[in-house]
Amino acid sequence: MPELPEVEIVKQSLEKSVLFQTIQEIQVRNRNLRFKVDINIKKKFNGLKITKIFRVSKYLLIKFQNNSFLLVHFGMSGTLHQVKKNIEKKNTNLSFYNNRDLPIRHNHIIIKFKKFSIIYNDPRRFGFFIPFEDEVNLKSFLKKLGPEPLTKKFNFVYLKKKLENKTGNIKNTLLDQKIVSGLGNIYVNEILNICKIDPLKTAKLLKEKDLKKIVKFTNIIIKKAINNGGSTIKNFKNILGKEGNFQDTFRAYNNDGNKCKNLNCKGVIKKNFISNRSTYFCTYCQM
DNA sequence: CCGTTAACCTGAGAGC
DNA sequence: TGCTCTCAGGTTAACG
Repeated sequence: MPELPEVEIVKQSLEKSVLFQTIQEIQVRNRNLRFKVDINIKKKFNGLKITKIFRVSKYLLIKFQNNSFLLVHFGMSGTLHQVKKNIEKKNTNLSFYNNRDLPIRHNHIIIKFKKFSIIYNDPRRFGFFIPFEDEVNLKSFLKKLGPEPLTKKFNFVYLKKKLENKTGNIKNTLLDQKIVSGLGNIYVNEILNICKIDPLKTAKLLKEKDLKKIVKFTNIIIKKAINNGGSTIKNFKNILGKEGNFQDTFRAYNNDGNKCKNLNCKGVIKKNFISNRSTYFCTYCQM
């Protein structure tokens, strides 16, 4: 599911409800996520107050009063839901698709607070929870990530240096979290379309003006996506069930057959596959 | 070192 | 109605 903007929206909504709250209990109903959930997760965080909620690229991080951390990744279909106390066993009416009842069997982790609970639901189980004893261990886990959009480190000079030997195509390169962290398939498609760059173009062959455009429009699109509550394709929602709106302004993703939205471009958006990921591009201005 | 591919999962929708 | 097939906001081990 979520790329940087969606995780940011979850972070913002979670912060409003659980910052400075104390965890009463964590229930793990199914440990078999992308990585097996640490069986001690309950002991580690019981009775601890949350002192900070933040995000690093696509990771959500919860910090506790003893300076330990809980890292959450949502994979493709993970969501958090705030529910009233003691209704964890009922369907939460926030489903994977549409608004049918969400199958209770995908409620894998339940974090209980005094007045409500937060449920982690993930039908495909590509997400994961990892506890960290301290900041050193957490930073070690995150150190492989490249800079995020909207930070000073993500700039033209950095990108030029990073791409100068990249023989792969620009689309896969931008999806590589070691180069830039936080982008996923939707936003890379959107960025390359507005920059008028062929997704299959070899990364190191891009002109300087193209790299400058990538930096500029990556920041613009990510900022706009956050301001629009993220993108809801199938099941993304914040913890209160609110969907995003950015999908309404997609220019490439899911737009095959539609006219290219670039100014004065007469082209049409086509769909193909690059490394098994759907890729949307204009056959006129992106070639 | 590099880039590509397959694998991990479930569910919705299309086609027959 | 029901079966089979494809595809989905991600990551990464294994391979050439």
